[in-house]
Amino acid sequence: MPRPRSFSETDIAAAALAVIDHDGLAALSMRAVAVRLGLGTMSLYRYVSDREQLEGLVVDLVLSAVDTTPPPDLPWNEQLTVLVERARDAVAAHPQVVPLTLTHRHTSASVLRWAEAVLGVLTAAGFTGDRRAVALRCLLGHLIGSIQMDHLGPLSGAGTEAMARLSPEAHPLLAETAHGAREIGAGDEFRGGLHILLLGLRASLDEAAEAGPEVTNR
Amino acid sequence: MPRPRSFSETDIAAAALAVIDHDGLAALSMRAVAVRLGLGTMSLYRYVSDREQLEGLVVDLVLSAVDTTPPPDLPWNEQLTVLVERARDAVAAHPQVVPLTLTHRHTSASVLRWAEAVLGVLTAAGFTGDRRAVALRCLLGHLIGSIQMDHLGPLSGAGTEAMARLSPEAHPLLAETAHGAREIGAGDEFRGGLHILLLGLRASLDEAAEAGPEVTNR
DNA sequence: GTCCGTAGGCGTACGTCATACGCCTACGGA
DNA sequence: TCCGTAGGCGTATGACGTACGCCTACGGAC
Repeated sequence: MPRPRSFSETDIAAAALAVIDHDGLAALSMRAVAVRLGLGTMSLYRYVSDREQLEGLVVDLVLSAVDTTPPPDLPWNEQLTVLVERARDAVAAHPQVVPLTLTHRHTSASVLRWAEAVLGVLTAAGFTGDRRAVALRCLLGHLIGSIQMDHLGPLSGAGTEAMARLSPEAHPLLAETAHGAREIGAGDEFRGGLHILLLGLRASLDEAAEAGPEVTNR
Repeated sequence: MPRPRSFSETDIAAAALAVIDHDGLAALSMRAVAVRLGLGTMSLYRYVSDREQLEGLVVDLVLSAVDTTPPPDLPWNEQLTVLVERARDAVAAHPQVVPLTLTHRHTSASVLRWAEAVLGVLTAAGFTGDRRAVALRCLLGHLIGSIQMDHLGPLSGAGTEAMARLSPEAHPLLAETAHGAREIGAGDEFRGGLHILLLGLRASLDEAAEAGPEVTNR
């Protein structure tokens, strides 16, 4: 084994993440990452076969930070709240990475770990079969949707501006809502939505019990 | 007024959409769109100041197709279901445009129209203030999340493959869920999730009523 | 201590992209 | 008939991802 590798995959990912955090997602390029590692552009290809794979490493680094052990001694809905919020926080720590997270989500082992943990809580709560799959999908959907809305919607400014400009009479309710929404933080909206979702999940569980145990697996 | 314009904004958007639908999102370039219009590359800039703006036109064209008049003579939750599903269907008709939809969502007048309609139904149902804002956000979040999951998750193949490969013993619940989920369609999952969400919204309304009318505006 | 094959490092080059700039020219009102 | 406006486009620039092929540093075998 001649010439040991100078960098680990984590080193590469950290360098790319540093580029993104420092100069924005648009500045992420093979050249920029190579420079940050003190490497020639093409040397980076000794570690990564592709820009695609580089992006995957970044996403995995960001998502590896989420703790997927469910908090004990809590009812299932609060356990789910904690798990979902942890995932949200991990992504929120690197706003610029959001678009990459959405694209590379399915290739990351960290996401699978998280999903497994959520499924564990759901199972313990009594969810099975398709109902459990839908519940997971629902939670993940809310998570992804919220991340999207927080970091590509109002944050980019264009959204709020466009809304404020077009709204006056054509969209009275929207204008009122947008105005009121300025008071309420993105985090509160996220938690409020999650609360509603969990109310729905509980109701869904009741529906299943009511229909009789023999069709619980629907 | 010398030299009338040869193309409308809709013509431009339609050309770009044609490129995307025919050759994929990656094939979308100023050159390709110009060629499809029988124009030189730089002439396109007479109509659009930017690639950004071009993408915005495409999104607005796709989203302009959704009918935002709530179906009458239905309970509010079914009205919401219809509105959300219409939006989903419009986007699903052009799978390749999904990433653009997510990025340019907030600049599209069609989205504002849709949001206004949803807010109308929510208001009639008794939602007000922050609770209404959260409800809207929740529905939009579910919509966006589902669109993401449908068209970047399993569809891309890599997701399901990676899951099937890594799952065996490390992620037993996930493996079971993924296996079972193959039977259930994306549409069913979307509707199932929406159903859960609406159960949650109803419960949230009950919560508000229970807390007393004087705090309804929370 | 010497040698050698492996694998790291990189310089160059290519094709594609968005787009700034400035030139021609078709047109419609005067 | 003429002219100014605005459409159309050729050229050029700089950034990007990455294919290719060359040097060279290293660590085990002898």
